[in-house]
Amino acid sequence: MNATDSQQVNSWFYLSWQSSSVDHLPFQSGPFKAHQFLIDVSNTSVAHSSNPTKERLFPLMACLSPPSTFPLQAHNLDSKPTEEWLLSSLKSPKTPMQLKTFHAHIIKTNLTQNDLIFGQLFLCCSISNAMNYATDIFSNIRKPKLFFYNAMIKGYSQNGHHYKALQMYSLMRSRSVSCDSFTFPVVLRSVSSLNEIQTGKELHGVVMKMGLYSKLILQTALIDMYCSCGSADSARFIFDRILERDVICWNTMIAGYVKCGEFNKARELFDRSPSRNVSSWNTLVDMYCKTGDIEIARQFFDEMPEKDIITWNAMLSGYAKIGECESARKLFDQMVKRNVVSWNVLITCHVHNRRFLEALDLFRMMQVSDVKPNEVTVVSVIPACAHLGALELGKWIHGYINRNHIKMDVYVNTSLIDMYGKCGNVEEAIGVFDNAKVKDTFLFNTMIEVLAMHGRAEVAFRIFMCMRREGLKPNEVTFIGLLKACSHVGMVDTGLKYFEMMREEFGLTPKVEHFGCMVDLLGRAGHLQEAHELITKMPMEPHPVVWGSLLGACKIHGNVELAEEVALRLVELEPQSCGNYVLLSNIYSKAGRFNEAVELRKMMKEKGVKKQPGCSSIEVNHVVSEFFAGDRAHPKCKEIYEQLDKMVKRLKAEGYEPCISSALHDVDMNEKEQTLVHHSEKLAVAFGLISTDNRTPIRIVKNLRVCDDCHIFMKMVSKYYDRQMVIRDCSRFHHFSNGSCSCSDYW
DNA sequence: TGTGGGAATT
Repeated sequence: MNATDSQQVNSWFYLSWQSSSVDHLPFQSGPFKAHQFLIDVSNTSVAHSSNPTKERLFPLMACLSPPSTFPLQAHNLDSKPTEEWLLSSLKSPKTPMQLKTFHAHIIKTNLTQNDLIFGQLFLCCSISNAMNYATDIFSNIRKPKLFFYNAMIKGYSQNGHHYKALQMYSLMRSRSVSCDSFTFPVVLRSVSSLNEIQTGKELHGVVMKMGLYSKLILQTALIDMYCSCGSADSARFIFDRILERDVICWNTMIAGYVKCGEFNKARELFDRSPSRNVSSWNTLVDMYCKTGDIEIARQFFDEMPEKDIITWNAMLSGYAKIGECESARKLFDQMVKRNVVSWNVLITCHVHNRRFLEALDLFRMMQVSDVKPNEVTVVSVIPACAHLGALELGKWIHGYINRNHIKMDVYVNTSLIDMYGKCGNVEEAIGVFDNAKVKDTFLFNTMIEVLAMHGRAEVAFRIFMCMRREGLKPNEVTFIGLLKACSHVGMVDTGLKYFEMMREEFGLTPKVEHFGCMVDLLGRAGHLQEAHELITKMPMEPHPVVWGSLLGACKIHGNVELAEEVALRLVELEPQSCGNYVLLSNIYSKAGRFNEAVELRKMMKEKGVKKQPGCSSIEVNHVVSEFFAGDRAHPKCKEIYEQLDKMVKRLKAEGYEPCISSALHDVDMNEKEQTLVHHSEKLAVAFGLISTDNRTPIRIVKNLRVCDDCHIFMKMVSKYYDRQMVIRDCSRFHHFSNGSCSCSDYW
């Protein structure tokens, strides 16, 4: 849809999203996009949900599908649902309420003995992710037929409950229900997912004993199982002994080699295969995308006799993997048909390449396309909100998930916790954590990290205990979170305890990141020498970030000598990174050693070090605006600069003095002051003040550290403009309120 | 009711 096409406007309906019940995200305003968006009324759920005919429908039918997909013309409204209609309706996912209605109807009409219909209800539970309901029904069947066992196994397997699938298989064996050739492929699937090669081998034996081994389908399933468990040779042993292989069997073996990383063998087999279909080619395209041989992948892509949507998506994700957003977008635009995967790949590509606003724009475009976002989509988009600090957008997507019944899996919950944490809303993050049905290591790690970020160390430790109680094994990332928690509140002893624990108790080898955290912890707490010593004793090459932590600590504790040594080391390691020069220069200035500060700036000039542009983003009315220092791209640019002038005048009257040493440019004083005044976070604050009422906290995200001057400025703004402000810089949160900051000026 | 191929989190 082209929102700017004026000829279309008559048939479109202007709608600002806040006032509507339609679930679309507003278009990005930012500096470039329209504030409002257009919707085709004839094609939305609004039109259908207000349609009075719905009330007159047969009640069972009325509760079936969301209004937008309701097949109004599909059946006779006066008659009862036919068996065929029931069968076909049960092929698409249902809400728990809808499942109950169907179940009740089936019982009332004595259809429970109808294997086809009752079985379909069963399968419907499985595709609706309602295995609890299926389990209930199953446990009430006195003597389940083989079919029901198969359906249960399939349901568990497809919903990711692989252990339960295997348990169900064991149950049927223990009840002496004999399996058939439908049982094994599904059970083997779960075996593959669990990487349980031993169980797989046992099943192989059972298949042989039952005389089912000659079935090509089962041999293919076994090949897949062995490859998924990393045993390509066993698979090949089976493959070589099959007399008549079909194309699926060939494909399974080729894809199996790819799974095991044996790319040459995969290629060899592909070249030898007697017949190929689209899937065979797709496997090869995908393989070369994965190995990074994008040109060869493209060659295969161009040469193949026919392409399906998976071909296109595989190629698309190839470009995405190497970060080529432009090529990906070009290919995406050439696609005749796109599905949810195509959109997801493209969105993820943009997020991974830090093109967050574009990713959000794509998400908006997706919502007005004919493809419905799913849980993978939101897991791709939510991190974009997290990075931008776009709390309102993030909340909106959270609501969107609920309203659209998008599956809240462990990925979705993890990204929500991370987003709420990074957007400064810890309580909400804890809420999501508490409500998460499945909690895995990722989810726990994220919760711990969020608590650490906000200085809630004690809670983080409790969550860690909880994690251990649940029998989850902590990994390296868990300990990074714990160590960060310690360093933010200065708990040196506890930090040392965890550092020890990860090695002694969990056999984890500390990585450079862990040493970084330890250096940070010791340094912040003032143990500069110990921190320095730890760096020299590290078993690996200290990453610049580790030195950076020590440098930061030197700044906090005003140790100019050590700072100098560390900074020179850093300048050697990363001569093009401006942050180190900035920090050292600030340290010199603070110590009154201005000559050295000037020298340093000269050095930067000579080496051609460019300052990384500071960028701050702020979200106003669900729209994220980005500001660079001195930026004039925003539509409200004029008002913003006027407001900023007013603010500087007002605060100067209250005693604000621009802290010139924060300006690193070798220019005259006046210009320096201007540079400072136009720092990106000040522009963002000015915009926030003119765009929101004074009860709204201003939330800003900055890509660099907040400079001294801005820090002082923000404290004063919070006091004299009576505003709560939360600024997230590249390492922590600053909560400004009534003239002071939560970081107590140490950052 | 079964086999192969594309997407996600700290």
